[in-house]
Amino acid sequence: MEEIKIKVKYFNLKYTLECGQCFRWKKQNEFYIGVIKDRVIKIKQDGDTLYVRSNDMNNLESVVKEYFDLNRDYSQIEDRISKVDKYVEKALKNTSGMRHLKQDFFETIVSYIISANNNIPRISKSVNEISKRYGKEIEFEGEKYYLFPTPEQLKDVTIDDYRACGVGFRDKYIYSTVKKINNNEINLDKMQEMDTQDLRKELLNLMGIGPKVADCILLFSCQRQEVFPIDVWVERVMKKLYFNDKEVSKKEILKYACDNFGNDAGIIQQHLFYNIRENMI
DNA sequence: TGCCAGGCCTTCC
DNA sequence: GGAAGGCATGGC
Repeated sequence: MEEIKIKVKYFNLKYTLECGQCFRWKKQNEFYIGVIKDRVIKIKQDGDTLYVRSNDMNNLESVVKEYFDLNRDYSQIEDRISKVDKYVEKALKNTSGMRHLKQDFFETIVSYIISANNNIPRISKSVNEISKRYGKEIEFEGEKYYLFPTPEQLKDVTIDDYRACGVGFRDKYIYSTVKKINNNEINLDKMQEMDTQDLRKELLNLMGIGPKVADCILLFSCQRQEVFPIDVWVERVMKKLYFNDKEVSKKEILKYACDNFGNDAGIIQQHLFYNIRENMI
């Protein structure tokens, strides 16, 4: 069995893959199995060491490091946000080592369109179904896996086809976005080079992408960690911790986050989100 | 059965 | 610009 080892600091594989930012990783014993770019990855963590296997060992270390954001020094980031306030400090203690992934831009766009008014198991099911139907099949250690399809691979897929993947009323949103990409009305490569506010505006022009979904894409694919997506869970935890459970608008919550969390808002958001979902805060 | 799920779109004011 | 209602589908 060919395998590489990667030494890590301030990194927790479980928190990173189970905090709700990604939908396709599966746990199998002590390993997580998923897809990065065009290869299947099998990965586990033991202390400060990652053990990684793949159907394609070429350049594997740099692919893994980029995806898990391992080239960034999180000691400084964690040190900084632990000083924000007592709630953030406590949340961070529970989920230290959680990082934001650099997920594929197109897959993240489609996945988060599907996430609107949905639940995580069903989002996973839909994304897996789209991959299985339209993505490239890869065999690894006797099992079959599927890459998320490219826009090109989806060019003939109809609204009804998406509906059959279980995406519900979001079918037409995905269809519309894929069509815009294939008609060159938008260019995904150029978008990723834009500054955060321009990129956000561009995303908001797409059907099915509102403020929350746009911010999730910015955070979980584009590494723009200053954004602060507000969903029902974040709304809940922010009201509880900072507004004494009284009714406040999302605008007020956003202002609080902006004023108090600054450029680390996205990272803090994810720690608070994971903590309240796991009932740790 | 009715309510909720990592919201967004449309309509209306 | 902001509020209200509708929306697919599955789990509880």
